Amino acid sequence: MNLSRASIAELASKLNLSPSTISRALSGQGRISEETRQRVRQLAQELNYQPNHLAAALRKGRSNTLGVIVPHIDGDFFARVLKGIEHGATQAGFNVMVCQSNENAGHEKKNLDTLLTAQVEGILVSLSLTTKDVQHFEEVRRRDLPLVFFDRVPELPQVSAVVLDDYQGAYQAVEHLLGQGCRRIAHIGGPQHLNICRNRYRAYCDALRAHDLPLDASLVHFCDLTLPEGRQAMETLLQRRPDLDAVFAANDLAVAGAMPVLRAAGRRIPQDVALAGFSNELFTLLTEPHLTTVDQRCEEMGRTAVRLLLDMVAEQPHQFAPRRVVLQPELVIRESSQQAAAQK
Amino acid sequence: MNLSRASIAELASKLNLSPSTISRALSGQGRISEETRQRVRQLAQELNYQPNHLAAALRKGRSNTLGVIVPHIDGDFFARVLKGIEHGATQAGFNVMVCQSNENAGHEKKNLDTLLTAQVEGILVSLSLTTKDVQHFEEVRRRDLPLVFFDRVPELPQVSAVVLDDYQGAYQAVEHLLGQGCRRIAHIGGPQHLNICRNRYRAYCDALRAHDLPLDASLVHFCDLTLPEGRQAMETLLQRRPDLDAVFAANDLAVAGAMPVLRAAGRRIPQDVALAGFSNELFTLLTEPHLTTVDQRCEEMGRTAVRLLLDMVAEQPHQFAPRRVVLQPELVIRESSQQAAAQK
DNA sequence: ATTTTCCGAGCAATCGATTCCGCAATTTCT
DNA sequence: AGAAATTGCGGAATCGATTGCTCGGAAAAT
Repeated sequence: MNLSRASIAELASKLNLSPSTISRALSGQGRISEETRQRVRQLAQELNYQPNHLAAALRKGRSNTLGVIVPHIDGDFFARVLKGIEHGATQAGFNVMVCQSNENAGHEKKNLDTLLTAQVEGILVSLSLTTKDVQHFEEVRRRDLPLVFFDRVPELPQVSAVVLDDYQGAYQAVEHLLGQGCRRIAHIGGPQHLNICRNRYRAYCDALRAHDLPLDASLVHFCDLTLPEGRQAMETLLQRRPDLDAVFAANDLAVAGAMPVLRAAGRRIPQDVALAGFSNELFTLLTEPHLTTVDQRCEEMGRTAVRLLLDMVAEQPHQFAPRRVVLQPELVIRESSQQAAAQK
Repeated sequence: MNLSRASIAELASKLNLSPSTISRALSGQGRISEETRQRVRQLAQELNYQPNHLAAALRKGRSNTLGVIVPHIDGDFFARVLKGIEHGATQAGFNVMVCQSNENAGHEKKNLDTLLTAQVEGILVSLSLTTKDVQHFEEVRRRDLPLVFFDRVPELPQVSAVVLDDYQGAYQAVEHLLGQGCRRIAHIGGPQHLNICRNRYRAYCDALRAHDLPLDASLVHFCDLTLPEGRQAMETLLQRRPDLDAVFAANDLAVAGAMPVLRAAGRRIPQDVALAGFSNELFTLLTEPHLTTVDQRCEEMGRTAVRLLLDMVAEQPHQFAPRRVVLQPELVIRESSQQAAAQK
């Protein structure tokens, strides 16, 4: 009973064959007799032979491993995207190494190093909030290593990326609020150096403009979209504009923070103030009333990103043109925004 | 500009040194002059040399990689444990490969194979719901590969595991409700073939018994602890026992399902009915009132599991005795259960 | 001044699988 | 039947880093 796993050499000596023959028998590549192949496979089975992935990877120069860098693993969004990624990669026979940058550009850089030395065949990245420049990804490009960004992507045209059409999603959400009869719609926005937040804000502006409504700065408040900041944002807005009749926030958490504030101020939801968020987090079904929100197609994003990456990996002379995929979000209408229906 | 990354051999030829010298210079192991070391490190820097992890791993027989198998990545709990795992592993210089079994024993087996061929140095597992026998883990043991289970663990004494003391957590929660003056406490329990759910139910029973309260089957309802099932459970319980004055559920989601039902029935929370859940999911801070719950120390569980695993990895002749760590949960008291205070 | 240490560095084997090349035997073709 | 093509397999190099052994030369010890 060998403690160490059986190697190809062992199989070879037991069958009086050469290692090369064993390799061919197992891989099915190359010229080999059916009989020998059977014998080899049989013995491999018996000895519970398991190939050493490292050795094969070293020789072939292909590790069959993909690297992923996310800001953090917990939290609905990234966990769901990761699920999609892992699923897609596994289906294609690739392993996945996961790193979290903890929203820290320095960590992100280290993660990148780790993945590079681990010889991954491609890298998926969603940028950390503190990443201001993407210099460290230059190295990846120089190595000609497939790289796909998702969700939080740099503003460069020459990179491959999978993003959600935040603009469309936000636009639809605001349109919907307008359709409910709201006219003084406030916006709780996120950090404007993030493209996603900027797009959501832009959509808010454009939607109002399209309806010939004034763009009033007093109806807009930017913050970091956490629960407490959402609460605070709502307090500020309510103070500035007691007449607001709807709130569109750049994420669900901010809305969750806002709700108790509104309620404490005696506003009914949605009768007095209609609410819409963004992300379709799980908890939007747990609030009362349920939250109207925009679904981000998390798993689809993950699957799409891997597919894109694997396509790039497959292209031999890695001379891929950068590709961009824009996923269409889906407005999920729930009670929190149904002012028209609740009004009567 | 070399497209392929620089190798040790390249460094060697550029400096007219042998590969072995380069290796020693970079690793700092072995006898080497300070001057040479500097020169080598300098050039390595300039050429942006990055070691080939695969080659080193192959030669050293150490991949510096850990494998993790979880039922699924999304959902608060596992995502948070993963965060802890990734964090702990990274700190120790290990990479992490993540697989999800999708609650499927077959997948779990395949994941295991994947990790084994990837030559991971240790494996962390939380069992899938459908895994009835753990035969497939025998192979890991025969290879003398460190293995640590967490949260969902097999009932065998000879395996290392990190679990939460569900019993204690549940007991404290029920104690707390009793302390609020509740006497007709209902329980929404989970599938009793899961040790965690069984323990929580047992604690409920024991706590009541300790206070000389009758164990009334009409106050107990088992279900799958989803949102709709929680709702339904509450309806059933309320119908059977309109006089109930508290509910302890085996998870938070069930409580979230129960809340609207209670409210619809005109019960105030916590004045008429006190509530306590289990897991301390994020959304427990988003309900009104906020939910009293039991924190599962997710990240700590992850970190602990890695530490245990790495300890085992470090022990040379892998002759580790199986170890078990039982984490103490923490009762998080919030408004939903503060009947005594709210009563006035 | 000679012997002993020690130091710095090179040589070569090694990890395990893959793959190019080549050889002998068999089959197929003119 | 002789030439050509095909088949089945072995030999040996290779991927890149590591490491035990060796060895010349310098420093230290006697």
